[in-house]
Amino acid sequence: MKLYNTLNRTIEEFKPYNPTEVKVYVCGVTPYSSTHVGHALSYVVFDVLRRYLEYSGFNVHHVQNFTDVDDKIIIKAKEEGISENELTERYIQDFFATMDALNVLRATKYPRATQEIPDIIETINTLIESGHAYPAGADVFFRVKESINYGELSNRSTEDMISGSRIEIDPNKENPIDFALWKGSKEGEPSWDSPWGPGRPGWHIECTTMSTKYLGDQLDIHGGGMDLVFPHHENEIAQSEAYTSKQPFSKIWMHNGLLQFGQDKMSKSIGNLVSVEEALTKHQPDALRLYLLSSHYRSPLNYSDEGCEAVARSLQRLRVALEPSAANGTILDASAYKTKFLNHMSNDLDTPQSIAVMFDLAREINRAKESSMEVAEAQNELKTMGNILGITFSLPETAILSNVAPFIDLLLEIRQDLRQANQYDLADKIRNTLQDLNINIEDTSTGPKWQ
RNA sequence: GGCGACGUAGCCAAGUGGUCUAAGGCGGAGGUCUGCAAAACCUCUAUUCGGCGGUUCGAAUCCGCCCGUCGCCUCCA
Repeated sequence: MKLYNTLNRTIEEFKPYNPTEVKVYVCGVTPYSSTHVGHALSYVVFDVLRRYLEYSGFNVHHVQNFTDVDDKIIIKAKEEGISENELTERYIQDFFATMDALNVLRATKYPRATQEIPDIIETINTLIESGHAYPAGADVFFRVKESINYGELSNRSTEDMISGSRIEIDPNKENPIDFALWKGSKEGEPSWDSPWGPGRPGWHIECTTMSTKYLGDQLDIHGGGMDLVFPHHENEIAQSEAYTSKQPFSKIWMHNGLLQFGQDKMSKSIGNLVSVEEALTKHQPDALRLYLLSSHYRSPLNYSDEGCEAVARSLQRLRVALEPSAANGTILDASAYKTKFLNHMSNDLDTPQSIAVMFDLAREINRAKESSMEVAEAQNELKTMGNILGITFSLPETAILSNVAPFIDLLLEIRQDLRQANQYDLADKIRNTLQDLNINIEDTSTGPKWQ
């Protein structure tokens, strides 16, 4: 399998350290607001990576963190008059509910920063002892100039960063580009005891501690959104390699393009968010998922309801192709489609091309059905492809209560009688009226069907 | 100011040196089927890939310049 590696900006052959297992660490959310469609894009992409690796026979260890201590969390909790813990717990549950709805498989482990404090302190201690970090006042900073490769991931020089006027100068820092490993607490902030006084971990250090603790010193794949490349992942590399004395921290760095909404990226700071919950009131999970995968994961995708609706219509074509057929003639061979599908998946997760293959196969199945070929096997291949992408093909939820079904069946029976009697005006009236109620009638060779 | 990405049909979106007179989807047009529909199937819907130059036997694909859009450099998937 080939994957694009942000570290060297090339597509390279992926070979995990262990030929049978893959260690993946994906940066998770800061749980202080509802999970939005941009998050969904990222986690759906890494879910597809995981599903494809598992399909390819790898045992995948997938760790994803929750950054459950941070300035925004503290502010939001104060605003709502609840504890930080209560706030993060609420949005962690929201995250899980959302991911379940989108058929995202659960990671192997979801560590939370606040539950790893002793280990984080231990990591910081090690870094101080080796001269990579220094306490200053109530804080501890990472000494960036000790890291030779600093800037490699984000392709920028330390000089550029220093000259950038946007870096705030902290008098406690030896160097403006040094970053905090431990932040001394101010009044009213959550804090933990440490050798440097009460405080909390900086943003980046938790990932070093958790990834080395749960996956080992070196990862196969580290993932996240493109907005994390700098400073978060750059700092993570510096810390982790200093901590373990091993390079590289991660073989491959994968970054998904950011979801756009209108002219801007969808983001908490801009406030142009569409929560997944809101999106799912208008679109089925399968449609949203397929939509998120319809452009390449490294490209930005502009979210729109119209786009989702178009995908939902196309999804119906796939479902129709999967409807069972009684024909049992020559067996349709779908192996060529499967090979193509897998080749595209192997090429840096080219899901748009893979999806195109699914539509080609669906057409082939429908064609085969018309000539009474046996398609069950081909249909299974199509389902397998869907499964790799996490598409369930399940029917959209209908508002129809099961106890009205007999009445609809009765209406259709009457309509059949009317059709037999050539009373088409009345038959069409039934069909049109049901259509207005969002019940679609199809007259097939085996009788009428409704949905 | 520094770093990076992108600009392909009405819309979404692949393809990154020859098989591209450019995949797939949505939308649209015509047809087959049907009492009529629906669904499905068939045909058509970019001789062209932001613009201008260059490299090459050959470029949407490489290089340069220009125009436009966006991201990162501050919390962010």
